[in-house]
Order: sequence, then structure tokens, then C-alpha cells
Amino acid sequence: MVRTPCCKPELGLKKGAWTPEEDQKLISYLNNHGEGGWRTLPEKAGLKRCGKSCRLRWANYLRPDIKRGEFTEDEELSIISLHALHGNKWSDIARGLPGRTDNEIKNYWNTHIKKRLIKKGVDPVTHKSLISETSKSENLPEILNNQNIIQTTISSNDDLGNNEKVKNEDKKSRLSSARFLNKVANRVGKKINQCVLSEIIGSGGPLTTTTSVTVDSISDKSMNFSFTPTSYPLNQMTVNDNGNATSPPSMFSDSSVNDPLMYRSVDNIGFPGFLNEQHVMNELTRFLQEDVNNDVEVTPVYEYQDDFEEIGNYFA
DNA sequence: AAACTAGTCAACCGCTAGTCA
DNA sequence: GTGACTAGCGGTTGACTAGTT
Repeated sequence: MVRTPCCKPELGLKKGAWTPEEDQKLISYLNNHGEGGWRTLPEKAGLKRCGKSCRLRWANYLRPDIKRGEFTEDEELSIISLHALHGNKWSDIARGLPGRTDNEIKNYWNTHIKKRLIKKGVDPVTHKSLISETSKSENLPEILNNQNIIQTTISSNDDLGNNEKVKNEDKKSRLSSARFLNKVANRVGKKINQCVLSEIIGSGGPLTTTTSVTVDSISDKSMNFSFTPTSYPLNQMTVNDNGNATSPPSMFSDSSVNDPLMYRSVDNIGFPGFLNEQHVMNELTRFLQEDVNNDVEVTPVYEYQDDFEEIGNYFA
């Protein structure tokens, strides 16, 4: 199939920046005739431009519902979360940010967000930590300096310790902690997911940015976080048998949770009170009881003391 | 003050998918 | 079924600006 070129140079069509006069002509025409018929529009509107150029100019800059100016923090968070979900599908991302165009978001991503993520040690493509990939490299010290994500990252960097015994016990303790965290976070995450879903469905509108968290120990699975952005695309969400609201495989990384750019503290989630100490204790009691019922070896609660501190750090 | 560099973003390009005759 | 056309998408370019040397 041979395609007719949209913009024939021999017709003397203008390229480059639009003048205010051209903008006015285009706005005036579209106000009178509505959108569509882009191929024939330039001639009818008296513009020496190709239809494609006219459509782009209208879609990206002249449309009355376009929001200009700096991106807000909320918008930035939404972009990151939607990018984790959709990848470089800028139009899909733009649908989640009313008033913003795909082109604007794409530019903002490439010039601002991408750099910030890299600086924070997050791969902007996969949204996973760059640490694991780079830990073997000589750049590690520099990377570690630039990031604050090491504290709660359970990683093979344990090998840097000197005392083998302390090291192993520490690792064991961390794995145990991680397993414990996984259990609690699973419960809490489920609760959050339910809240989020009911709020979204209930209000039918966008919420404040919220997070749900599932933590697995390093020995089992990689850490897994799901993220509920503003205007979450509901058609991509499902509710599984356990009552969890789930989205397509998230690409959020373990480091992301410590990034204030990407995750907010629980205090900001917008569902106050559900994650209080009493709730965590109730959940803890409940699943420890389940372990007893399931003949699982139960560790005395006091041994979880450190784990509670870790949870505090985790959600801090 | 001039030259250079890096960052930003509007606009363009090439391509694909959908629609219609 | 085929081809012409339209709309829309993501990647890239290049003009402009701000900052640095």
C-alpha cells in the first residue's frame, strides 16, 4: 500500500513554530466547525500547514481544556505510577492526568523524572532498583552514597561484614524479619487494597495517591509492591479470591518504597486510622493463631520485637 | 562580553491501526 | 478483500534559553 504523503513540501507548506496569527486561524476554524477532517482543514482554514501539524498544534497546545504550567507533586506521582503500569504508553498515562497531553508528559518524563529516578537508584524503565545490578560494579560506593535506600533493603551486601557468625545470624534474623514483614504487610496491604477499591468504586472519582504494599522475604520471592495512582484505570484492576485488589504485574521495586518521590507515608494515604497499632496487633494475633492451627512452628512474640521496629522503619 | 554547553520542549517524522468506499 | 484515507502514537530533532567557563 502506497501512502500519500500528508505534507507535500512542493506545496510550500510551512514548518516550525506556530505564529499567534496561525493559532488564531486554527482556533477560529475549529470553534466554528469542530474537530476532524484534518487533511482538508488547513486549506479551509487558510493555513499553510499540513493537517497533521494542525491536529498536533490543537491537541497539544490550543485545546481549551489543556492545563499549562508546572507539574504538581501529585501529578508527578501519578506519572511515575502510571509509567510503572503502562511503560512508555504516553497516551495511556495522559488519560490518567486530565489536562495534560501525552507530549507534555513524555517531555517531562525525559527531562525531569527519569533523571531523578536514576539519581535515586531506580531504573526508569523497569522501576527496579539499580543497586542489585550495579552492586558488583566498582561504582557501588558512589551509588550507595547517593541513595538512602540501603537501610531497609535486604540485600547480598551483607557479605561486606567481617564477623561470619554475626553476619549469618544477622542474615537469618533479617530473613525471619522479612518473612514476618511479609505476613503483616500482606494483611495490611489487603486492607489498603480493599479501602482503595471501595473508595474508588464508591466515589467513582480520583483519589489521593495511595499505596499498597506486599513484602516477601528475599529467600522466597522478590519484593512486590502495587500502587494505586490517581485515577487508577479500573478496567485493569481485578479482585482476587482473597479480596485483594490487584493490578497487572507492577514493576515497582524494593527501593521505590523508600523514595518519598514515589511513595508517601501512611499518614498521607487518606484512609486515616485503619493502620493503627491496635489493628496491626489484631492482625498479628490472628495470623499467629493461624500458624498454631496449621501446625507451624511459632516463634514467641517477644522475638518479633525487632521486627516491629523494622515495620516502623519501613513505613517511616 | 563572548563562546560554549546543557537542558527544555514544541514540533516533526515514521509508523500502525481503524474506518470506509 | 483491497486500497485510500484519517487519527493517533512514540521516538527524535532542533530551536531556544539558561548557565558556565
